[in-house]
Amino acid sequence: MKPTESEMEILQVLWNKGQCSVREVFEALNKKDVGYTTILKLMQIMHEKEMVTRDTSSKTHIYTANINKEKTQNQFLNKMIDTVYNGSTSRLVMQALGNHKTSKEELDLIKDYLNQLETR
Amino acid sequence: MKPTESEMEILQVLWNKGQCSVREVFEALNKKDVGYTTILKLMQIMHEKEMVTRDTSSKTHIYTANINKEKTQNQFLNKMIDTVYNGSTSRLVMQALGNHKTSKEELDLIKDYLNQLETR
DNA sequence: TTGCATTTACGAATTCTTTCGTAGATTTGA
DNA sequence: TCAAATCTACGAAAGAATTCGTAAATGCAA
Repeated sequence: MKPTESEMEILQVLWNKGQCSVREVFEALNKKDVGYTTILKLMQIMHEKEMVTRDTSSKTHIYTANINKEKTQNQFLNKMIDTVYNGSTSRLVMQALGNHKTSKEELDLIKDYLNQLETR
Repeated sequence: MKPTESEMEILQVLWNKGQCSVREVFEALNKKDVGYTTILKLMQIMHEKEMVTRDTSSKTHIYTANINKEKTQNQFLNKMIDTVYNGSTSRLVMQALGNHKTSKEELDLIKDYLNQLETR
């Protein structure tokens, strides 16, 4: 159900690019120390788990993510808030904002979002 | 170096309570399906890794976290932003705010924090 | 004191994840 | 056509992480 770390990296690529062959994912990840067949195997396992679908009509299979991006991200986020931040969303948010150089534009975006939330 | 998920749960308890025997941690976690000796073993491993220190002067050993809470949380946060949110802090923040019932007080706290960041 | 409960130590089993070698199929282009 | 390149399938090894059984030590209470 919950993707592993490696699976997440692959999903990342699939979510971004939409459809990919194994080779495309392999190249996008660009991991030295990891061979092609490793990525292939992972993607086959993901297929068994129905995390991805694939088109096998041509020799080169084309994979597509089959789980929802936002839902999956949320799953990780919740787990993290729980096990790392003891359930405190605001602590996570503040640490995230504090420890990363976030641009003024991004900060404004977040502010707008906050206002929107409050008036709702 | 980087704690595993189980180790994180234990650290959580230690950070909150300060000092704990294995039994205290075991009870705080309150996991059905996981026996006492499992937690004990995990904490012994954490000791080997020097994630925790322990006082063995009495029969019941007393454990204390030996790694920095904020630093460790950040490590997880960064990893997450990277592998789950494709490097976008603001997307993580907005999703965190959107999908959890966060109180008005918390939201205000975050707003203040944002203002503070901008005028800095 | 003696035995019961609690605790630690430790090895080993189990499960999950990642890794890759190899074999066989398919495509391509010389 | 056939050889090289590319791809999939698959098993199995290696590595992490988790789990617990059992034995031995310790402390406590009757």
